[in-house]
Amino acid sequence: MASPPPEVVPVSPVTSTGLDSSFLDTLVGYNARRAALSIIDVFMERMSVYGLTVVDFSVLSLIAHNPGATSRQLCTALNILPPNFVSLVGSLDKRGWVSRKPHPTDGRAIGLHLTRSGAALVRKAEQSVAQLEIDATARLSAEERQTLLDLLKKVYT
Amino acid sequence: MASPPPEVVPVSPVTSTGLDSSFLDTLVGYNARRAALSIIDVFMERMSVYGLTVVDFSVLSLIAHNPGATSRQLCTALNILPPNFVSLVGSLDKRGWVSRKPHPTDGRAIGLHLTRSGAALVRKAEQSVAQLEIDATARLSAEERQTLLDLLKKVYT
DNA sequence: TATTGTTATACTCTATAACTATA
DNA sequence: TATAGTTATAGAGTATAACAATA
Repeated sequence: MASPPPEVVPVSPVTSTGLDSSFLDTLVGYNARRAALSIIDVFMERMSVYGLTVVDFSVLSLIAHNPGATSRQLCTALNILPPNFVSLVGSLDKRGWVSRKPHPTDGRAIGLHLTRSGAALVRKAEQSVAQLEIDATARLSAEERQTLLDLLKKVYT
Repeated sequence: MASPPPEVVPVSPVTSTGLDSSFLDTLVGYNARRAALSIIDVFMERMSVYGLTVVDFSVLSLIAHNPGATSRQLCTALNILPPNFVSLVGSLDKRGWVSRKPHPTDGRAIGLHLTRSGAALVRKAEQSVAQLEIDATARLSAEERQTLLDLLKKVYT
């Protein structure tokens, strides 16, 4: 009986398509984008039941932890341009999750708040996202995951 | 004389906008996306002299290291949908950087190659990108940068 | 019958200019 | 004069269906 073939270990970095991507592999930007997109794929798949995009969720979560925050504050925090924020909040409002109240001290600004159903949604959605994150980064140990978070923050902060 | 006010150290994580983003901060997906976008900002700024987007550069670099690769291979490697790849390669061709030659064995496929000026461009562009990456991740030590690369690959590979 | 490259097309995302009302 | 929110709009990026040529 013949012995099984030995494991083939590629000497040069080669993708599953047979292409050499050795230069791109050295780039933090390239790898961070690929990692983010792979997690976002899982996000969209699991969060489709709530009808929430990544940005929808980020906005709702920030309002939940910062009731009364203004559009301008959220735009700055999430790097969203104000004109693009209008229809975004409008959609969250129309779906009954966010309400806009006059700002207590600045007549130009509008304070954003969650409705009861919005708050309930965020509680469920944050649990789903926490679980999805663990699953989408399953190859990382808890310690590696924390190290990755710290290093990523160091890049863009 | 009054003593100076003590340094105020925030107990909860607070962004520069004054908003608490403590939940989002725990997410690899969120932080990887923010880190990638911050590096891509620097990329677009510096690479505008070449007229290259992130995807343009990725395609050119892959062709450089894999002469004769087909559209299908590049689409799979870079997660691009074939219909969107047509005008992308057409633009690189029109600018004189890529040429399309018949595939030696498969009559349906087309082999992609760099022209002389395309090869020269990739040499310069790869140097610029390597430098830009160092600058955009300047807060990381060489060892941290390598750790970050390894952990990111572990997420999406 | 399956695959490569392609066209057409629609939808989303992102960006800029300009307006209004308040500060 | 500057800022918050908004409108209109253009451009880039991403998605699906369907077709011709070749395997």
